[in-house]
Amino acid sequence: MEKQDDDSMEQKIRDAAERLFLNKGFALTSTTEIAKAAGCNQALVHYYFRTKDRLFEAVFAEKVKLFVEEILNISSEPITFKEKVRRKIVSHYDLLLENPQMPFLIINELITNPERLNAMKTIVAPNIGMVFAQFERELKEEIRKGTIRPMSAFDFVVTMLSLNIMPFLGIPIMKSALHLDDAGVRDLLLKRREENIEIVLRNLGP
Amino acid sequence: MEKQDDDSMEQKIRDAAERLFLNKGFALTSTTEIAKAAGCNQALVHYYFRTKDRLFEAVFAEKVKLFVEEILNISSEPITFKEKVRRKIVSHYDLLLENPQMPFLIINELITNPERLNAMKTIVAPNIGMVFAQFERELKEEIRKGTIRPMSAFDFVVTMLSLNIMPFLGIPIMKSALHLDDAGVRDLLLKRREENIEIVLRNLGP
DNA sequence: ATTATCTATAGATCTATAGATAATGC
DNA sequence: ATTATCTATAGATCTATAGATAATGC
Repeated sequence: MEKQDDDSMEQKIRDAAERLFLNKGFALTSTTEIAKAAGCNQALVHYYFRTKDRLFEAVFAEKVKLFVEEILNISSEPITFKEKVRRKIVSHYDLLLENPQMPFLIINELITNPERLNAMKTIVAPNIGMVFAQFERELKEEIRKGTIRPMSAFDFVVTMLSLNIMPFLGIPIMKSALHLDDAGVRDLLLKRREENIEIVLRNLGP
Repeated sequence: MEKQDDDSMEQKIRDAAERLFLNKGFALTSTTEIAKAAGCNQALVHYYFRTKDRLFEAVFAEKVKLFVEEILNISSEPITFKEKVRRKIVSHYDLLLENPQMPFLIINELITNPERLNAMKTIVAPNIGMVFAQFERELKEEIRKGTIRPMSAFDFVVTMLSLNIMPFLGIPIMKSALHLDDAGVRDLLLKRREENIEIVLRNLGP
């Protein structure tokens, strides 16, 4: 997670900021609190990152990049379209399992400060349009062959993302409603991954 | 939306609070801002609601109730199981169309202050367990009859909620990525409702 | 010399309350 | 008399910066 186990104070501030931003969002996290968690005084946070805004961006640009690139990275191996889909669901879901609070953070920021993430998006994934167009061609070809039912590439992506992301947003509800601990949540989430594959493939099927 | 077009200052404060909380969440909305939007001074907000917390609860208890009751209200008309499912998707989705920012607000609060909504839940829907158990029996009977594939009631509900809720969380992204105005967004959301019905029914089918 | 770290503080909020005054209902 | 509304302010943040001191690299 950290850059090569760097134990400099700058890195400690980054790590503390990442953890706190993920847990409470940008607005509810103060630089005072970050400093305390990192083990320094509050002025030092500003010494390294100037403003709370820049700190946020420094911490999250790479994390957002991770997600965008994962989604855009489409395998070119000689496997069937459905197998590609299955692998994509799994790899996206597994990235979420490693960063279960990212959906919350991104949604939170999208609403309270859309410009920030929009700016990130264009820097982080300038080729998003091309990748999508390529996927769209592939999907159309499958539809033409009759191996999958007619549907738009947009709808397909929305379906997959909805099913994969939503369970992570629901973690607090599941915990409370089903009286689960962290291990129980993980169990449930892992089972849900298989369910998502089943649903998406059934949805494709002609 | 308001209680019978009440134009009292108390109601104006409620309305302003609702709008602001929905747009920016609890943490980023100040009572000063609410007062300004309602057209009074900030002390009056506290005169009527004592604390910002109580104001939030006063405004949202009923709105959360609306959603919980919609979900729990299962038709007992003599129609097929699949028709019931279709209607449930539509009525839930339509409630979301009328309150498109609710998913954001609920998720935001669940993470930053889970106790609040948990407390609301038990007040607002004490019979949630019974309703779920009833639905579970109905689903099992259909599976036994072979009209739908084996799946847990929990997975079924997660699927439906994921597909219905996520598009509303994605509104800011869709707006920016597809350069849509409000009417365009509404169009897309309405089309998506039909897609959700298709997906959920395909997922049921044996 | 330069970089890292600290103390102290200005200036801007924000919530909640006290206490004064205006409006309303008997 | 009671209720609604206002002004003013205490007290608690919080961000950002200035300026002092300690640690480090030539």
